[in-house]
Amino acid sequence: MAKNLTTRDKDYSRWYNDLVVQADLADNSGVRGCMVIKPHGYAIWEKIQAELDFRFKETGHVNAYFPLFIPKSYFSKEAAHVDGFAKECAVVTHYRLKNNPDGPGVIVDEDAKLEEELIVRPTSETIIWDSYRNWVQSYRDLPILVNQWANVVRWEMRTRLFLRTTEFLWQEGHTAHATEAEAVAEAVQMLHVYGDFVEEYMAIPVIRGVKSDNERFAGALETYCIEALMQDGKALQAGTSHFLGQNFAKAFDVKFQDKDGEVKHVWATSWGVSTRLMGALIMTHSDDHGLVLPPKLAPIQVVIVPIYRGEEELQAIDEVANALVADFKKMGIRVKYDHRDTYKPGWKFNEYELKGVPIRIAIGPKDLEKGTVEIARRDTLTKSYLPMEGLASEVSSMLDVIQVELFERAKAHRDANIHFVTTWEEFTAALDRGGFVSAHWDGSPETEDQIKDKTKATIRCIPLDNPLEEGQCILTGKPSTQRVLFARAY
RNA sequence: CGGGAUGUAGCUCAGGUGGUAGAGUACACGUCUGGGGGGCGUGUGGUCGCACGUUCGAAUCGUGUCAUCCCGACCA
Repeated sequence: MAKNLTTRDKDYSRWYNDLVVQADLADNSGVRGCMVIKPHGYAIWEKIQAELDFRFKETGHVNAYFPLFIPKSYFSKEAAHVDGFAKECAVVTHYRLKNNPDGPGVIVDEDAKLEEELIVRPTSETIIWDSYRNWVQSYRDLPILVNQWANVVRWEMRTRLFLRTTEFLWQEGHTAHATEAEAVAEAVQMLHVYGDFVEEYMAIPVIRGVKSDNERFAGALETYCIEALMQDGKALQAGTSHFLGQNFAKAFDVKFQDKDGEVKHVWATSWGVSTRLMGALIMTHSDDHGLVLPPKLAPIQVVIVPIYRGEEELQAIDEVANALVADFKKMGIRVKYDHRDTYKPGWKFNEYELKGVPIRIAIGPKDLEKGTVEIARRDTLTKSYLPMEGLASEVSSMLDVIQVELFERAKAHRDANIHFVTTWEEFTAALDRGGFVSAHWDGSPETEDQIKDKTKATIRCIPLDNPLEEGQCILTGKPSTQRVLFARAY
């Protein structure tokens, strides 16, 4: 077991923090609530970015970039949007510092006050829609299918590495369409792009659904989401896709002349995932030994560690290992041969376990004699011996197996933790056990609020294709037509 | 913004009743090592958050201040 990693049993949230820091993913910085994403963490984020970016482009989107700063006046144009974000915005009020005349250091130059304050974007709808007004005149200019990779700032009271940080990295897609149907289809399409990516690539099973009124994005008519279940039984929203109706088009006066000659407001969507996905990744697969990475996401998929004493042994192993590395690379396997003499084998084993490398291969003198290697799976912590002959294809298929099994394991855990309840007692008991709780709800925001007050649980989503079923609201006993998923969430 | 706590070595922390700085770990060097974070030895490293006060003398006592953390409030 890793030296200083708190076990999950003992304190799950401390385990999470320890893991993020010790696996060298990220660190707290000198700025409250802001993190330094370290090379290993950033490499994983880059894998996420690369695959998502590919999938966005496959579905016809292009990238662009909009300013970090948003004039305060833009922000107030869409009322619901203001309500949603006003309380967590960083505001730029001055543009200059000067030497402190009364002592050391620098102070804000009060003469350099901005006429209009600038908001550091918490999300970019307003600045983007202000631009779109100038991009669109005719139905021929539509649709606009733009994505941006950016950082945003939300001044949260309580932060946690990756899960909720003051500044975070994300992508935000903002699209404009001629018709309502097309915009809704876009929002749904992107929900599935997210869902497919997270399941296929990150091996995290998700439930796709829509948000209730209370949980809907500020300014949206419908919020689609993917919800994942973490090991400790808490839910995590892993991605959202919003159908924004014409709210932003009206607020920013984005109109076009349609085929029929009429001037109409455009229909909008926005959708995003963030570095929070890193948190989902950690809390879905990892264990008391450290990070567990799905092979498709692992910057290093296979590490080879030599075991030797003396130069001659190392040289003999080098020869074999370098040949294996060449084989692996030919098959597209991301491999690292770690023959640093400055660290010992046992230290390296622990290090790569902590960092989540899916497969570790050890080669020592005994292996050279027998023509074998020791091969260890990070996910199951099992070891076996394989002949060097044909190793690359064995490793390649083992990586595939690991990818599949990680997903299956997570899905089994998720499915085993969806509880169907009919009474309030069952409901609260199920929430305390953790997991999703499927229960009837009368459909009113007030009831949802009351349930939240009493239990800290919220409606995570109403699953897509949710079967209709007669029932009674878990709290009020009023008639209900379907079950919805409740959970305590991150 | 309420309630509680903490600031001492890169990190985690110890330093009753005042007397000039310690441990573990990390790091550096040497050595024995090497199939799961190895042993032994030597060493580097600190304006004790900051300011003022009490005192011959303050990490220690007092006042103020700043910062951070926890609980709550808050959080799409």
